[in-house]
Amino acid sequence: MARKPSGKNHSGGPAEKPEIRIRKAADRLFYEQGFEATGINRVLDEAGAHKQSLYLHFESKEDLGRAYVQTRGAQVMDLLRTLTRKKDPVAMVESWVQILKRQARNQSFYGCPLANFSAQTLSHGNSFQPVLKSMLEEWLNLLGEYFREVSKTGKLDAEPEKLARQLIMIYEGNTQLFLITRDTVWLDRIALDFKDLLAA
Amino acid sequence: MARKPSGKNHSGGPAEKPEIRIRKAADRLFYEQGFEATGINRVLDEAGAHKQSLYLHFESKEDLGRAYVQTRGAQVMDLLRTLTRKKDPVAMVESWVQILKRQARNQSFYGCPLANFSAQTLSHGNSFQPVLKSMLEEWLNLLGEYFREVSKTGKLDAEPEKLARQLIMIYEGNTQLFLITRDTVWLDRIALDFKDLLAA
DNA sequence: CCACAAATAGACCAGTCTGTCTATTTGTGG
DNA sequence: CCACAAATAGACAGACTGGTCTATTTGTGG
Repeated sequence: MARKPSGKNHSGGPAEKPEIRIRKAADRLFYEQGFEATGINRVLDEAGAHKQSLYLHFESKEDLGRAYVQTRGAQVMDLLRTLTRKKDPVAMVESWVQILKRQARNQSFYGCPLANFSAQTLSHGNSFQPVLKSMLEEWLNLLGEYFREVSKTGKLDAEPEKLARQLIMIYEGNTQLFLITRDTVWLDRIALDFKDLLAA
Repeated sequence: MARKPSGKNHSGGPAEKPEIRIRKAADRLFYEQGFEATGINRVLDEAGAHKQSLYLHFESKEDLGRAYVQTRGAQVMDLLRTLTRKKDPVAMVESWVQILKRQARNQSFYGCPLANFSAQTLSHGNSFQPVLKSMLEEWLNLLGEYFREVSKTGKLDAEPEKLARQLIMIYEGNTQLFLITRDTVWLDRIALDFKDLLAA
């Protein structure tokens, strides 16, 4: 089970540098197991990297945690940028739900990474709050701009920022309820609740 | 800082039994620090109890975790039973928000205990899922009955169960966003979003 | 080809983790 | 007052934690 650091990594890619392998291992393990439940040695083992390589690029485990939050936040940003190419908000949210449901079927969806990380690092005080808050604001800004653009075509009456806020709220809420129950019907409800909202 | 087990406990109460002190310490620490971040030694220290007393009443730390989920779930049930004495749903939710905001000001609100616990125990597979799911269902049933009762007076047109589900969703979503940002405006939005929903 | 940084090797630290063991003490009901 | 359970005492285990230390090896740009 021990990974040979020489040669290629397990993804078959072109032999990434240790820092990247560490980031990728943390990205997966912190998300799937949780930040507190994942030891640094486990990350290094999966990355096939040495401990010194970690502390060469990161100050501490907390520092790696901050990098993790940024990575996951950026991944969602990329996804939202793709999704918002659809000009119909309902179709856009429905695509989102389909993606989440597919991930859930693959056992690779475990809720919102930001929300989970917040709950997992309560004992760290507010040391992660700045980066968490800034990633969330990026999401809200992107969706706000999207709804502002869409509303120009005259299809929406609600304020774009409010709509963005409420869509994220619906995502967070139903996602947490999915995590509690592991029932994907809660993911479908992201789209259903959003449609209810538009009808208001 | 070490607690003398003899005599009264720190709450000044009438010298509870070790099992109860352990339950209370776990209730506070698991909620405020998180399950994985809290060692049993810390719980026992705060409870002023001996480790053998823990394993006399609980099989394992996981077992104590299940007891914690039931306790927290029941606390919310008690709160909801009180709140639902108000026959106006909007007033009921607004009271709820006031309570959450007061707890937040006291630095004693850290989001939904069920949602947080789910995120904190990802590495435990599904071993907590049954108890989590059953507590959530109690919440939904109580609110469902409440809305069914209220709708008899003819003030609501939506299905009571759906309303219950959506209220919990709004609670979970805004609560998580409060946890990420630590901004109590998200708690106010529980009531605002609920009102939007009723207008639909 | 050499210098320098990146990476690895691998031991080491002090502390913590959950859980178990053998005993002794305390409190209470019959 | 005795028996029995609850509680405490306190050591112990084996694994793991995040992090540091002194080296040596590898890879690469000038």
